[in-house]
Amino acid sequence: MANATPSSKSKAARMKEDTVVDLSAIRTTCQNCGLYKLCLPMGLAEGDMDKLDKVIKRRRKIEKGEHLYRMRDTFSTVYAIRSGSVKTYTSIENGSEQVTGFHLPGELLGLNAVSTKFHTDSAMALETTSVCEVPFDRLEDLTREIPSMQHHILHVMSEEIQSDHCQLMMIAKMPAEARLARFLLSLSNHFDNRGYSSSEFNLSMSRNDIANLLGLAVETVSRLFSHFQDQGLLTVERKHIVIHDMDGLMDVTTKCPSQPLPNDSSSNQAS
Amino acid sequence: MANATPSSKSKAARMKEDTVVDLSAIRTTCQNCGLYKLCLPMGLAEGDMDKLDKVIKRRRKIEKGEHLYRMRDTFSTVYAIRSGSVKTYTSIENGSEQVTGFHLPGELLGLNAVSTKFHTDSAMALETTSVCEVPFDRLEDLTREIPSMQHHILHVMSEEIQSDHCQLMMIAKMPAEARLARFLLSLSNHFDNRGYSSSEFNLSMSRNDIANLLGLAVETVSRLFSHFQDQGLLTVERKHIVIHDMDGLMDVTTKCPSQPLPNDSSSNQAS
DNA sequence: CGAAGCGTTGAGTGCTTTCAATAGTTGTGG
DNA sequence: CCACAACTATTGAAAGCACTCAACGCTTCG
Repeated sequence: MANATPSSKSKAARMKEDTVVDLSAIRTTCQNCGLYKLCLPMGLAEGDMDKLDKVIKRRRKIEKGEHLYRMRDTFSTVYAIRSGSVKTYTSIENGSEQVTGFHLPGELLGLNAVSTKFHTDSAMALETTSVCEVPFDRLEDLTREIPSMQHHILHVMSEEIQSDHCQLMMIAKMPAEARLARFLLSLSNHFDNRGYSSSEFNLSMSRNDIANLLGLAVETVSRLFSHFQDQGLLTVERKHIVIHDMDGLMDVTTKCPSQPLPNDSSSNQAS
Repeated sequence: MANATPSSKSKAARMKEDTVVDLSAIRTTCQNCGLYKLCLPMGLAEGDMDKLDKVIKRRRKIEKGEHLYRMRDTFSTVYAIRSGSVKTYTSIENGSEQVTGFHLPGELLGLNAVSTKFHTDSAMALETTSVCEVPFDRLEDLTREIPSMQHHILHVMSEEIQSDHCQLMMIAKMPAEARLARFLLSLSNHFDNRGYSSSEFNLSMSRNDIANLLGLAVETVSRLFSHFQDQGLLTVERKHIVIHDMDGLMDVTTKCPSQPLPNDSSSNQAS
């Protein structure tokens, strides 16, 4: 995903990733990382940032298809995505997999393994991806010195819970077209937040992965892309997406069959 | 759910809830609570337990249908279920709800709101339920004094994430009958852990809630119960469940259509 | 250039839902 | 205490959405 079309008139954030880093090549710090707002340090004081900087191993490069970690690996480090994109997925006894999310630059991965000693999901790069590695035991130490750091860890985890709940709702209640529309809008929104075009971008994940995430068959996803295109909502060519009618897509996401309507008090009673 | 059939030959755990508490009525402490292993204090030293005890407000009683908290309420306290059962659910813009889980004695509720200031889900009692209230700011203070407490909070949250992922997998990949079978076995297992019968219990939630959790229509759930009964797997009468063939139910949970079989290397490659 | 994998499209099937009607349960008020 | 209302649960029949099966074009890579 991260290979989004860099929209000609894009914002400053775009160049920080590579330009700034390469110029002041000596040492990259969190302060001059364009993603710092999305990543670990939220509201950290200067001194705290320095402490954090000393702990982080920067810029490990992961090739497409490689794993950051696999399920059941011992949990020792947390990963912050600098560029590229990653999918996380869990597999169950019978061998089938469930994609649990796609992750873009600025996101933190691996925290859900806290306290379990072992990773409970796997993380695979969808394209060449660079990450910062944060040894968790060191981070845990910092936690005691920097209260806001602990808060941030909790924040990341509770956000994942919310995101999962949203995903559950989507798969349980929404028809296929609404799921895909919502997925695309979600992506669009993420790119927007990172200073890329919200209406034109490349998908870094396969149709298979999308289908898996959304609880659909690959063929269904493929057909839906075609339908959306026929309706003039977007143009899709392989991985390249151009959204023409954002509002139209929004409408699709609300096409849920059984809407109890504002007529509340329906399922709100105990059994 | 907690009104499980108290299986005539049940274990000691059963009587602690009411008997012990009422006799040594002066003050209930975490130490003499039969659920302490499931609840907050994991591996706490004696002194730590005392600190915790001083923070907890015990035994608030919630009637069936009442809420412990609602979505968007300001988050201030965490709830530990002592007896009864609770459902948590989120609602989305359009008004439809998604049940995210049922919760039994010993479970901790509300933690997913940490860091957001507001609850992101609602919690409603499915029957008369008694809870311990833990003011979160006090708990947060304890966190600094008792390292294992912080660990436990993280543990509870990461368990919820895992549970959500499991739920996702289930709704996305499993046919209806497998979902209900899995749900029943999960309940059975929980009761077993709490010293109740694993093969005979009462459901405290409605068919509607079950259907909602599993992403099915109410009618489908009803039909499945009947089918299971016809197959001799269990007996169901209203809320009362007796499981006759635990292994048979297990088999049902593995009836997934597209099992990629041990023949791996399928979807494990990047796109 | 051929093999392998990804993506698209078509046809047919089936699982689950929706619609509809009935029975059982709970709660309230006369 | 019974009757009526409201809700929950069950069952049947029909319809539909998404899946499976299958074939083919396109892209990638050795």
